[in-house]
Amino acid sequence: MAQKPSIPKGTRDFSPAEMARRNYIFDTVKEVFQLYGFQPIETPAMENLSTLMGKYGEEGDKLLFKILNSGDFISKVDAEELLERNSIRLTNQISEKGLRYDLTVPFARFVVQYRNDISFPFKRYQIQPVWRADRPQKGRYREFYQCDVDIVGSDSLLNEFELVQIISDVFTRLNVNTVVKINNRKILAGIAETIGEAERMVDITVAIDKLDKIGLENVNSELIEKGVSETAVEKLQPILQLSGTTDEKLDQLEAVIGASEIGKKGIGEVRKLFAYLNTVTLNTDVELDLTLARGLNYYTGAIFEVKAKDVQIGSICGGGRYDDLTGIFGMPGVSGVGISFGADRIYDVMNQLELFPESAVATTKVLFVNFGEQEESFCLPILSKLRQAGVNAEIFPEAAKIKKQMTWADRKNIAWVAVVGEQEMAEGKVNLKNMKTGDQKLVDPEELINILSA
RNA sequence: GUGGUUAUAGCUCAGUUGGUUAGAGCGUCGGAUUGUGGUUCCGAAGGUCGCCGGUUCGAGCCCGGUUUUCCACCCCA
Repeated sequence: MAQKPSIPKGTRDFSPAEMARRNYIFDTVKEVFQLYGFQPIETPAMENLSTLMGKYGEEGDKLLFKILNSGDFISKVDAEELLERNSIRLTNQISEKGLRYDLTVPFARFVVQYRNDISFPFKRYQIQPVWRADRPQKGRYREFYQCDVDIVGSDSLLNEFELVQIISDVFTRLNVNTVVKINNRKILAGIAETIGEAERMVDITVAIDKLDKIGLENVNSELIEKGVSETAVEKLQPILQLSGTTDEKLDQLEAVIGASEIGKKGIGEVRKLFAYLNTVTLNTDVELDLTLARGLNYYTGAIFEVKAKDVQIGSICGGGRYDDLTGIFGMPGVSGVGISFGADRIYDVMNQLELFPESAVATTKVLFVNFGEQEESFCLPILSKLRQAGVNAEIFPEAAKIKKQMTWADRKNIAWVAVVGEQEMAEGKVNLKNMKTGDQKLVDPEELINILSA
């Protein structure tokens, strides 16, 4: 056999059956987004590297897929740099475009670029693939779809509230049990400030983030390893061991970090968000999780993460508020908040739990068996009328054996088969077979359309 | 980037201590049934054992390299 063709690591093909299921997720997500007044945009798969670099931290830059310049790019590199063999510096000379890493940064670029045409607050959704040069593993792909909703140009916590409602609505519709974890970067900043390690906020949050994974002791030793002082780690202990209801946690927290201006502000924001949330009934669990940190370093306020309860997989949705993402592109003072649904992981979760409804697999409703040219000319006008009536219908494109055509219809999960041969044509009727029950009856074309368009 | 793991028919996988012609189930195709699928029965096709090299009288099996798969870490959707 010839060498098998293949696709790049971490990428996937989608069969018709998979696409039907994926579209079920996309359609559901879209419907909910529109229910809350969001409008779609799209941006190109590739962006200028200057747009992407430096927005996701040092690690993020490494995970960007870069696109080689066209033409004889290597001749333009000066000889010294070539000899230096420094990949990062060489990259700057031979690549100026990259594949998008997420949808938030391109969106920020979009907002700044079209600021004069946009009326704020701007509410957009965007469903497109993104690419990361990560090493693939369970629930991690190099090409995957994100479904983003963001609001820019509004500081109101009402936006955070609506996003949580969107999360709840989407997963309720998809029948996935989830828990929404909420935290606030300002609280984390307040904690860092209180323990006297304001500059180490990122290290501290990353370590805290691992609390339920590696345990308290390991978190402490990691903090010290990262250079956080022992007294600071000491001061951190009561915060790491908070317990009780959300209000109780917030009260305890305020007692510890209340002196920090920013910490206090964060607590206030979280209180208000939970007050909003208490005004509605959600089908999803929502909890304050002070160990939630999230790596993306552009977040400044509320941060969200959604986990599936019944499947062990990374988060299936995440996001937060970023106060100055547009500032990087020259438009300061615009606050945004948004979340991203990971369609591929949601797919994996639903697939594993068998949550896809039967109806998610869209298919042809009726197939006309093809017996030859005369039969074709009898069937084609009926076929055309069926389609006009909005019925998914097709005719087998050649006069193959009936057995083959029936098998084909069965595989394709087609509900009805219309058999028209000499006998039927003589009567001007169609033999309509229900593939599920096996029942079969002779009907005239009008009746056929009535039955199938019902 | 670090560590582990996998590779044999279209798919899922057996294959003993290194020994003749590498097997099974499912799927595919044909027939039983020339106008009826999904069930049943019969039959057939389908393999450079990931690739390169080494050890050996002899390698799917042992050794080295390489690629690949999956998983964990890091980070994330």
